[in-house]
Amino acid sequence: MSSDADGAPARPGGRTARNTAAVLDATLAELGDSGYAGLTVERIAARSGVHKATVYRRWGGVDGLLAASLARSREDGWAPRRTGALRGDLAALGHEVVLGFTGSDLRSVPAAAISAAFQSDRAADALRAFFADRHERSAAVVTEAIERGEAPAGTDPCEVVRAAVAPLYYRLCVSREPVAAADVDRAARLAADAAGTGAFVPPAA
Amino acid sequence: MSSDADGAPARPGGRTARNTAAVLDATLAELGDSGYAGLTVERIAARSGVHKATVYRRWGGVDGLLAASLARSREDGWAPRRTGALRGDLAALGHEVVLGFTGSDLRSVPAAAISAAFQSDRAADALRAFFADRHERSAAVVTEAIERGEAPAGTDPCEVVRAAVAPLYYRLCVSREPVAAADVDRAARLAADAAGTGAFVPPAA
Amino acid sequence: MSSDADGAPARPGGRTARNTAAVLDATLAELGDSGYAGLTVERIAARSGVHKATVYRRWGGVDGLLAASLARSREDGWAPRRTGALRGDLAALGHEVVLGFTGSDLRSVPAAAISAAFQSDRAADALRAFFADRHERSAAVVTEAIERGEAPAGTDPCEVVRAAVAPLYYRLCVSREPVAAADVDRAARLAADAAGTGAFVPPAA
Amino acid sequence: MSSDADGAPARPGGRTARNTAAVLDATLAELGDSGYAGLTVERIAARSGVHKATVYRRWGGVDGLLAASLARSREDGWAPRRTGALRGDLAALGHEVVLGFTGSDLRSVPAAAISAAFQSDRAADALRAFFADRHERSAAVVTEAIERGEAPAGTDPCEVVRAAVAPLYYRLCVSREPVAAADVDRAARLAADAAGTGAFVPPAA
DNA sequence: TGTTAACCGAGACGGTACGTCGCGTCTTTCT
DNA sequence: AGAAAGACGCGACGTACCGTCTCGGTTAACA
Repeated sequence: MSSDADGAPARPGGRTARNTAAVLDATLAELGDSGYAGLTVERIAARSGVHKATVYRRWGGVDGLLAASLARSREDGWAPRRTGALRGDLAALGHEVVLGFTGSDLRSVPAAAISAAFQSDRAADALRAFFADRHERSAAVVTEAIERGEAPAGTDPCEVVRAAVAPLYYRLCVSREPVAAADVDRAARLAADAAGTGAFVPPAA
Repeated sequence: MSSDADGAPARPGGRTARNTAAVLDATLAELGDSGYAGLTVERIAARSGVHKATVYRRWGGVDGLLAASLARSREDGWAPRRTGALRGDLAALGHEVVLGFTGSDLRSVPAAAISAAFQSDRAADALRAFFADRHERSAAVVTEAIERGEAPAGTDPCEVVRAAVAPLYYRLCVSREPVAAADVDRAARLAADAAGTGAFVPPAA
Repeated sequence: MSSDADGAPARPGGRTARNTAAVLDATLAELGDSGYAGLTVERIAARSGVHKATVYRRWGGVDGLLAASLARSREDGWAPRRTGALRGDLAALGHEVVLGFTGSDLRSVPAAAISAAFQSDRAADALRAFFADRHERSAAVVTEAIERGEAPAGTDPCEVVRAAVAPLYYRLCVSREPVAAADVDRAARLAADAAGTGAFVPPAA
Repeated sequence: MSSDADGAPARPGGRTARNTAAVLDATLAELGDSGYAGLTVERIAARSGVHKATVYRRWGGVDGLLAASLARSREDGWAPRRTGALRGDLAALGHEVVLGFTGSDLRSVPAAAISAAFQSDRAADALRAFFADRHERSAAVVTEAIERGEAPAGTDPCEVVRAAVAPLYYRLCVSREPVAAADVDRAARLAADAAGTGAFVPPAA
């Protein structure tokens, strides 16, 4: 096959690339308009001007579209903000997470993908890859903190990030409780403090 | 009101009650067979022997069915296991959470409801109520730990529970990473240790 | 059975009679609002404040309701208008017919019953009885014309009436052509003239 | 437009045309079996082997099906029989009308359409077109009678036809009276006689 | 005045059909 | 030859109305 869902079509300059862009843009636009619940191939095809059969051929369905959108969003050069201290960096991360879920519906790509992953292995795989990437990028703030001496060497940076954001996702996706700024800050403080005490240094094994 | 999804129909002895049981049982059975993705009113109705229109009249759809199932599951007298120490109690909690997600699909009611909540406010409300109840019950292990002196008075018990399970749900539902027993234990250890240092005592405000 | 659809309940003074009136009035009102197509037992029951099961018990369905309404309308003392001459009398009859079909939908009881008769023997029977009654009453204008010498003795009065109105009903119900005043008058003229030449005197047999 | 109910689909050679034929045949067959009252899209779809959704997409419902059937029946080359004299021609016309209504139910397409037209503008339009066509074809017998000198020039041929059939439709559809052969003949005689006296020559205006 | 049989209100229910939506496939036609 | 256009099969949706049933409460006529 000449192209697939990984965002690198074999013919970068032609109609194929134009269609790719149109369809993924339409996916984002539909997501913004109707949320994940209203996301259908039919409407995306109509909105993008690309034929429905083409969409099925290249992406296989809504989950493939979301997967491709997730993959594309990985190329946007996202990087965590820096505040100068680990606790602040983690808090900034957390606030960004919460923002992505604000609004009445699931309108951000990651939020939609979390939902889609419950029904599609394909979306789940894409989501896993997306978060692996995010963890890796976010880990930089922890690595720098280790260099600054805020945490002992050997600390698992990704685990610190997970500790900082997990309580937020838990409230947002699982227990459906409101998330206040104080909740974000507490999670960041706990994670940073635990990191400082060496809690995220894996055992010698 | 004559009857509703709250488990207390107006005619406890008759066909209505019989239908309620048949439908909710069928819901669980379908969930076990096909997972949340394969859950349809049509099949639940067929399986339960209750007519589709009746299901819609009484529960309004799959989300209502899930909500009622969640509500019914709250009456099953669930209680956390005790191990004698906070860390062990939290770890037991965590292992139970992970078990509910084991299997190729989302076959437990809470897992299915988490998925449904992304698309239905009704399911989201039921889920919120369910977790409020779970938190409250689980909080007992923390309260007892406070009485044993494992954590200072004033510690917010629910917050400790959230801290113990959030990383697990995060991996299961969000980042889609595998969850090892060590992950469960680490989350429990971190939560218990933080509780011990008074990290979950809310500020005086 | 103590009461039936013939308008003479066994308990003329009580709730039964009150219900009868309420239901038949609601039938007419619904007919006026939504036409025959929108006529349902459910709505009539709701509108009349009488329970649906009661309506089924007493009238058996929409066709029974229409039949009862037709029967009741036979008691309203309808009589043809007189103009002094046969042709004018028949024309007046025709104009009245056309009026009953004016409006976007079938909102008069007879019009609705004509429609219902296509689907219900019961309605067809009621309709037959209704038109037998109408023919008989209308025949008076022909009888008087015979007495005035406008038509020979032995003329079949009902047949003259049929000849005057049939072309109108044909256009209204069958060929769906618009009916102009001139059409009404022509039909009346033809019928009156034919009657004058003895065309409606049955053969000696 | 790609295809519609007017009998000229855009893809005359393929599955679409095959489906059209299968569905319209099934419509006629269902009509013959159960009459208009038992005509449902669901059964027509099942009988024709074409999916219900396709039927709705192409014809929009039972009324559209009847309209298409009527339109198709207009292509069958129907023509009035000739007897050599106007009165006989009109009588033949009348007998044919009555035959279409014989049987316990409304099993001919026009009869079903007359019924459907009470509830659907679409069916009413199709019916109007159908009768316009029938009138035009039937008018030939009157035109020929004029040429033979049986009626004066200027006679409105369609009006003669209407006069001959209207009393029959009136009895069949409206007053629900039985129609005897003598009734048919009388209507034909009256119409032919009136035509002979110039009664259907429109005023000079 | 009491009784009693008929009638009625309330509402859940099984059932048929409705008309629609979105999915993913497949065929025709046109370029 | 190959892709654009769109009809199609399919399964489920959620609704409307039908006509029935059970239960319990009224009520009107008659003894």
